[in-house]
Amino acid sequence: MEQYEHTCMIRGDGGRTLRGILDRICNKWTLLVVATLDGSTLRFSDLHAQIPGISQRMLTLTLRNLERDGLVSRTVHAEVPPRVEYALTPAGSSLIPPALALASWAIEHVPHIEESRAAYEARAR
Amino acid sequence: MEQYEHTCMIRGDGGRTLRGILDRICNKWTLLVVATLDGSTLRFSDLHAQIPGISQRMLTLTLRNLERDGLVSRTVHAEVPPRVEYALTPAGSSLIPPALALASWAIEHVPHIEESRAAYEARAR
DNA sequence: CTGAATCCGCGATGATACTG
DNA sequence: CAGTATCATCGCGGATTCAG
Repeated sequence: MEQYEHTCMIRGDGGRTLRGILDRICNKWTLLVVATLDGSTLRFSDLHAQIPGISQRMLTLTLRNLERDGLVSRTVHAEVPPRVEYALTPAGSSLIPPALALASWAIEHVPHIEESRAAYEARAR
Repeated sequence: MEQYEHTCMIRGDGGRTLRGILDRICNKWTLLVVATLDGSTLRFSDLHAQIPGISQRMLTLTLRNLERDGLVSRTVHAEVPPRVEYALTPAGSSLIPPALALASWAIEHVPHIEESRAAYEARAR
């Protein structure tokens, strides 16, 4: 079976199903939060410290979406001061391998892509 | 070696390198265009017909970015009427497997995610 | 500490009209 | 056929402030 016969998975219903999910996954912070939670249970402040550049608002929203989608669990400990711990669910963990596949591709092709961009810019004059 | 030790690939330099690439890949149309070009050389109008919902403008911009990044080749035939053919470069083709990995994950988890969302909504009242 | 609420700018996307 | 140009929109994401 040829490779391109599989791309129906991507194109499927005009890509609507896939894109509905991709829109959740491929926003600015989701993959980074998931990767940071991989193998660890972390508090809100830990995540905020370990993900440089993320705002409180975006961290909250990203975590809410992930919780809503069942990829992250949220545990509130009845203490003072409050302690809230986040962890990946099994479904969340299962996202790691494909995310790594994409990350590997990206890292492997960054040089080629940047080279190509530079050449394109040079040609543009 | 544990799985989570690999996530440094994602987190890397704070995720900047990866996200720079992901921002190119994970927009609304790029993956769909790449998937459609997988295994075929297609004209502009073919792509426009095979990707439901995409506007001329967005197809043009998406193809330009892909060409700029060296993932798609653009061949202009000096004819009347003009004929322009697009095809994946080797680098572009290499994006298919990781894209499929993500698509497979998405499709496999759509039921679970929608279920989780429904439960979340119900709880929210 | 862990958020929620508000305001705002900008970029991505889309609709439409025009061109070589 | 294969674009380009222009205008309008809309939501993401950031900064800031307030709250339990």
